[in-house]
Formats: sequence, C-alpha cells, structure tokens
Amino acid sequence: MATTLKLIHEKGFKATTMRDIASNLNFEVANVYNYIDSKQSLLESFLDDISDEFHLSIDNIMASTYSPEEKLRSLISANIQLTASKPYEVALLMNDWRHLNGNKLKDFLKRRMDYENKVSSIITEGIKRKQFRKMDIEIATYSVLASLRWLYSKYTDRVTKLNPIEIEKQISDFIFAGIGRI
Amino acid sequence: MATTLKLIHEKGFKATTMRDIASNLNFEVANVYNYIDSKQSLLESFLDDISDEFHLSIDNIMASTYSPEEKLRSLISANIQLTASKPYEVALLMNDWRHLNGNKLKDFLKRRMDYENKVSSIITEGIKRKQFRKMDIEIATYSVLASLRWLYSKYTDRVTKLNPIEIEKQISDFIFAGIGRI
DNA sequence: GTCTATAATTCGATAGAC
DNA sequence: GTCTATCGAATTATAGAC
Repeated sequence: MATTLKLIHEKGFKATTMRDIASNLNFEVANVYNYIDSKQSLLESFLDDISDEFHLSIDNIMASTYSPEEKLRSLISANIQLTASKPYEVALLMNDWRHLNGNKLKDFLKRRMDYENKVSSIITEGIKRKQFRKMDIEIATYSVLASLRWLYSKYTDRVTKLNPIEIEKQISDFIFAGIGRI
Repeated sequence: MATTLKLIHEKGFKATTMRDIASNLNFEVANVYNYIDSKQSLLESFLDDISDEFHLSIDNIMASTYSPEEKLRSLISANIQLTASKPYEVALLMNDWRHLNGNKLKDFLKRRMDYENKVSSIITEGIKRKQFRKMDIEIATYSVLASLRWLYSKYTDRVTKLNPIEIEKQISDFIFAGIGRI
C-alpha cells in the first residue's frame, strides 16, 4: 500500500479516484474492493495508524520521569524519526484529515487537541520550573509543533533525503534558541 | 465571495461542489457561471491574488535598506498582518494549491520557491553579518516560514480572534529566541 | 442576471462469471 | 483473487427561456 499512499499524497485524497488507485496497483477497479471496504475506510485506517504512533510516542514521554526540557527534546527527536521513516503517512495526517466524515472527523479533532494539550502541559511545566522563558503557552505550543510539521515534505518532495540526526540537531536548536537574537 | 472562500476552506476545494457554492450564495448552479468561468478559474484567481500580496510585500522588504535582522522582523510583521486580515485566503494558499493544474501548478511552485529563496537570502546575509547564529540555511528558512504558516487557523477556526500585535511579539520572540534554552 | 432543464462525464461501488 | 460489465448517483458545465 506504500505506492497508494504516495499517489494519494501527490493528488490529494479527494482528487485520487478508485480508478487511479487500481491502475497504480495494476488492478482493475473492482478488485481493489477485495482489499478495502471503501475509499473512505482506506483513509480512516491510514490516519488511525499514523495517529496512533504519534500518540503512543508522546504518551511514553509524558509518563517518563524526564524534566520538561528533556521531554521536549525527546518529543522533537521522536517526531523527526517518525516523520523520516513514514513521510507519506505523516503527509496524509497533515493534509487530508479534513476528508474524514461525521464522528470520525470529530474523534480525530478531539485526539489532535489531546496531543496539543500534552505539548502545552510540557511547556507550561517548563516555564514554571524556569527551564523555558515566559511566553504565551498557546503560541509556544503551535510554534513548536509548526517547526516539526513541515519536515515530511523534505522526504516526500525530493530525491536526496536529509540526514535525520543532523535535522534533529538543527531543528532542536531552532526550537530552543531560534534564529539567534532578540 | 468571502462566504465562498469560507466554504472552500471548510470542505476543501475539491470537495466543494459548484452546487455547494451556488446554494451558499442563494443561487442556482447555472447562475454562478455568470460570475466565474469555471471552478478551476475560481481557484486560480484566488490563489494568484493572495500570492501577489505576499510577493509584493517581500519584494518591498528586499528592496529596502534594512539590515537582515530588520528585514526579517519586517517580514514577520507583514506576514502576520496579512494573515490576520485575510485568513481564508491564506488558508487556501496553504491547503489547496495542489489542485492547480499543469502550467498553473508549475508556475505556482516556481513562485513559491522564489519566495523561499528570498527568505533564505535574508538569513544567509544575517549569518554573514553575525546578526544571526550559524545554522543550516534550508532548515532555518523552513523553520521561520513554518512558524508563520500555522497562524491562519487561529483566525479561521475560532470566534475569539488573537490580537495581531501581541501575536507578532510572541511569534517574533519565538523565531529570534526559541523556547529559551540551548 | 436568474432560472429550468439537461448534456456529458466521472465517480464509488456491486453483481456475478471464472 | 481477478476480471467484465454495469448501476446509480454526483459532478462540471451549457443551452436557452424569461
């Protein structure tokens, strides 16, 4: 299904037809339905899987005895490694969750908010312990997450991939120290 | 057309049908074609317009006698003001450019790369003048832009809007100083 | 400018043979 | 599991009356 994910990433979920998916797999359309229940369920299972991975990762970090700063570093590291290993899954998570329907969409948004709240709590605790400077929690949370969310495109969009170890150093430095002056 | 933009943002361009657009305007479908040539041209003109605004803004900054640090601050400020005043246009720019076709898509990507290269040149010059610390230019460029790109959602997704002046302070501080420790 | 009606195509999904 | 054939609904867009 890796080739299907790539296809969906390039055209977008809604613009990718079952015929596109079938021909990409060298199947006739009808045969695809021997592997999936519907186009919608394909999206749902992809999103559930990658979403689970992010949540499992952050839950382990939250349950650790790390300090807030260590938790944030660990979060950045885990996030980058997951993105580097599954860039197309991450791309789908970033771009196509809007096409979920009804309760699936509602649940997705609730879970995403849970994730963001966990990041917020790390930052809040870090400020309280004076490991981080005082700043608006909401802006800090979205800024940190945004600094990680663009990375998938460097793995989906070009041939020469970035070294995840060096990436982690550079992005961590940016998140902790910014461009350099204030 | 403001209400149309909002509709497209909520459902995504591909999932928004001409019938959706028509009923949103209290029209019958056929009548919408008295105002636009096609669904595709609607997307193209929206994207061209907002894209032009970003480019006009950065070109003025590039042509100024500001130092790299001043240029970056000015860029952040202009970017946030534009996002706060036209969040749905910015949302479309972030989310739906993929649905451009052929040469329109090619041109869009070329222009976007031009924009990113201008930001890169500011950062490169800033490092050379030791206004910014030494770091990977590409990562720095995407990190800075990512720190700005999430903001539209705080204007499209909720009732209580953030104060753009305070936002600018908080995001500037994050971009220049990060979370606080290294 | 706005409508009714409809053309022409494409879509997701299914039936049923092999 | 894979196919051919096809259904029924939805889609963009147009023709032409008012």
